[in-house]
Amino acid sequence: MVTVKQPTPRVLTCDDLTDDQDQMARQVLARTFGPWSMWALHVMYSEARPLRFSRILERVEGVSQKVLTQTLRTLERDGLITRTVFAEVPPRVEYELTTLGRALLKRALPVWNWIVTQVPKLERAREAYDAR
Amino acid sequence: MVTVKQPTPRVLTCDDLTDDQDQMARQVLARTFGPWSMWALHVMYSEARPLRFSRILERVEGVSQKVLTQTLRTLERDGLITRTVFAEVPPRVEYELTTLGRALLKRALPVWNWIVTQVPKLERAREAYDAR
DNA sequence: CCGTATCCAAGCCGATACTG
DNA sequence: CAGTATCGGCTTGGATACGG
Repeated sequence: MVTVKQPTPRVLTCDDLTDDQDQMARQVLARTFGPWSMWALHVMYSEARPLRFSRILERVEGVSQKVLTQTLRTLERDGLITRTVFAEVPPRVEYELTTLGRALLKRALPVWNWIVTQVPKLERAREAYDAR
Repeated sequence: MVTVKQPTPRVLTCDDLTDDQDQMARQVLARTFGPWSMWALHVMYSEARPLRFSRILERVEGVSQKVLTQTLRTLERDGLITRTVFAEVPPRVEYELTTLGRALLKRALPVWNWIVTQVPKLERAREAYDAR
């Protein structure tokens, strides 16, 4: 078997992915755009500085402590945020977007801002569907 | 009570939304970027013509009939696709993106294409996390 | 302060069988 | 062909109590 030299470092497209890689890409996007993740990331993005757990918990209204913990852990595992523990009393934990996380948010926020402008349309579509 | 005339049709921003509207916007995005929804929408977007249920089922590998049915119903309820039933034997059902759905996909696909290029980084981040 | 552990209820998903 | 109906296992999330 002969190894063929790659002429240029090809840009990855959808079809270049293995099934595992494809699944990872889809799941990271799915998690990022999940209601709690999106909200938490948005908070971190607009603050643009390290945030304590309790600050995030305050701003992401309606999320429970348990679910926020899980959400942030997953975002950390996906490489979108960092989690820094300070050995103090009382303990302090700070979260911040990584470069990758900021890059993703930069691309996701236009979609968010656009969907916000479409809310009236979404409401009308929902009503029309439910009326049948 | 006096009706105040709106000077200009304001562009909606995040803060103009009621809690219900905010929740609808977040949930529609969350659903759209869900792994199955994203895949199904992508298939419809690239075909750019009405697709039968079974065609979509073939292309969205790994999804069960039940879950695909649910997924498509939700997308229809969100106003992103249309569902047309033909009174034939055997029955035929066709799905197609709405204008709103196409507009959303047009904005979502760049994010998808970008995340695909970041898969190596995602894999490294995951490995680093799991190694601790 | 920032979690983890535990219990419990609700909902999701696959498999299977059946219908217009 | 494109569903609906049903059942059972599994995951998920809230509430609460406790720990470093």
